[in-house]
Amino acid sequence: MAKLARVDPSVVSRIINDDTALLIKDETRKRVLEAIKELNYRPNANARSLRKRKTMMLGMVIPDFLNPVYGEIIRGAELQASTEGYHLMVCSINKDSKCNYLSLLREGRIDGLMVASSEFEDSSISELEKENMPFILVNRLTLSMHDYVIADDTYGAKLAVNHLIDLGHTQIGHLSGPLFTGTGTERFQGYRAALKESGIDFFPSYLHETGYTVESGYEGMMKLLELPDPPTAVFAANVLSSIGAIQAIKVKGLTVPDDISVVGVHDVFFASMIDPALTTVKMPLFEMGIEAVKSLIKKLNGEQTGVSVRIPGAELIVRKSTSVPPTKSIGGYYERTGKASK
Amino acid sequence: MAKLARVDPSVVSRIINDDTALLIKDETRKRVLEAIKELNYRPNANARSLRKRKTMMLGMVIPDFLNPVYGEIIRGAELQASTEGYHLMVCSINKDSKCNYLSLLREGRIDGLMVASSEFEDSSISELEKENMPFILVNRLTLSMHDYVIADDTYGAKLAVNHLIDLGHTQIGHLSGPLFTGTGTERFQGYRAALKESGIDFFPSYLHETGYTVESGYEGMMKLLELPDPPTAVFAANVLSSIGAIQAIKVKGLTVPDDISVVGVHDVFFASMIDPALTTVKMPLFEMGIEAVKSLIKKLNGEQTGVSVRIPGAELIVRKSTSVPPTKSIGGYYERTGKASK
DNA sequence: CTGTTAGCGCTTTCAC
DNA sequence: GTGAAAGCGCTAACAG
Repeated sequence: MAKLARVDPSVVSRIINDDTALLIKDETRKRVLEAIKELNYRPNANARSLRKRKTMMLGMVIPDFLNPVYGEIIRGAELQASTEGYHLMVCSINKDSKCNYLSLLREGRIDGLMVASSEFEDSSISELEKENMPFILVNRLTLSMHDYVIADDTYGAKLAVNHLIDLGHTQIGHLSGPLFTGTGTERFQGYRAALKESGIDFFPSYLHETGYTVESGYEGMMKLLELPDPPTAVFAANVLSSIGAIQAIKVKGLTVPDDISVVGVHDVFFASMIDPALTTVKMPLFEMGIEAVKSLIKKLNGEQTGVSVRIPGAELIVRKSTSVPPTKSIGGYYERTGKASK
Repeated sequence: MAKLARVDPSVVSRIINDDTALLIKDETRKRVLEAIKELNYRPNANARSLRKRKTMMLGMVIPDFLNPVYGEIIRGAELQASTEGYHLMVCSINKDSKCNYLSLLREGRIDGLMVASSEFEDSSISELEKENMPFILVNRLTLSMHDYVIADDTYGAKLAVNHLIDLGHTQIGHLSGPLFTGTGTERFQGYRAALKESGIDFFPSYLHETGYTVESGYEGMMKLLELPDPPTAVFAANVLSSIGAIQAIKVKGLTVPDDISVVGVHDVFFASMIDPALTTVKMPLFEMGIEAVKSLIKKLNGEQTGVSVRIPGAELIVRKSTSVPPTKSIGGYYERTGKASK
């Protein structure tokens, strides 16, 4: 122990926590500091957490470490956490590894939890709520309102759909996210709003509810392609589903964007590398991670009761997967009338 | 407390840790179990860790959460950790957020550390070693031998290069990883060995040392393309650098694979989605995560002293970025002689 | 300015 | 079979 500096442990404690209330003789402080350096002493975090009832650890639940959307959020969260002197513990929740986030909280391993998984069931959330656990939702909502940090998904969706409309599309499909999720419904609402503002009717069979995965995007797009008069453009609520959509279009022997244009949400780093380079809406994911940590810490400190943040700043990144609509219908049934018809 | 079950805390402890040495009356056990259920009681992890000098937490250091290679490793590690009753704490180490892995260990927040970052300096590792900290290297090596879990990178590289040779290439460039890393040197050695086995001379200017990033792959490829007689095929030591290489080739107005073939290492989920779909060597990353946790736990339990594992099973995944060499040299200087020349 | 004391919530040894 | 007591390493209140 640093008691080899010939002082009481409490003095060491005061120095380490630089307790400004009590003054410590320079000579003593120096002696202790030297002993600390020599022994590479670091106070035991468990003892400290036990005493202070605070671990300085934050938890975050995501669906999958391979999903680049969450990678970006984690980056922001990790940065902000370390800035504020906290550690971050991320775990994914899926069938295999059942990260027991609730135990993490109950056992006092973490001070607060960020729920950033859309796969996370509402029932689990109400359990957190029932036990009055300190948590915050990230990039998602629930029916029962909670503290949350989200982006402006409605605006982002409008950006995407207006881009398609500006190119001349009027037959615009939507591969929505799960419509029981906040991001899914908001993006869907943005889609409808954009159509309405341009006087384009909403056509229910052009809507397909999918998950945020490549597979479900593929399947959803297949359904749209089987329509007698398929859309000339598709707004996919996610990058992964947009990639699945492109695969489906290729499999059907059609070309993106010549036959069908595709826009996705989330400008992940490989969006520019796929074929064709994907037009996307860039959402402020990094900022979301930062804000999530800020808000959670505020909540922990009781500085704020309802910490609900909506981060502005979605941005359209135009690449090669969108272009003007083809002049003839895909099925060859009739000539397109184009934007002039509206 | 569960002492509302009218028993001593020590009894609760025995029941929770199902201490088989001491038998407990069925009636008491039932009463305690009911109280636990009712209160949703979970023992405080900090108190427990303090007492037992064990946290059941494992740490892992990676360079970046956006790098899908590590995502795969984390997945495996998380699964195995939860299987063995441990929690996993991953943090990335970069200029911004300086996850202090050493403090994590010294403060007793984690029982052991997995170092899976090639960016992690050797000096930091010797510091870990000097303080006799329980750690293990994952997917990397150092000069001073340590416990490690790696894949067969030499074999993986041979797989890639032999594929190119089989297609008829003799002018094969290599965008190596950093040659001070184990993966970098092993893949380079596999490249040389494959060339040698086919009687192809190693041509030093065809070797370019790059980092494991898109940018460095781009730059390295540009250098190769500026050669008077550039290679007809390139083996990139990483997915990201292979993507950078493809970008460079496109920028120069050339086509993959018609003008130049490209093989990369690591079959990440978007390898099939880029343009052209990437031929890769799939390394056993998920298994690496699993083995890393197994080995670290063995080391912690003192079951094994030198835990060094090499995981077999690299696999070639052929897609669209490789084909037979062009019949004419790119620069147009002379006719290719092909494999027959050797 | 520094030492003494008590206690955070648990586990373990010993006593009954 | 269960309770009592001590102590893990720290911090906070109080004494001196």
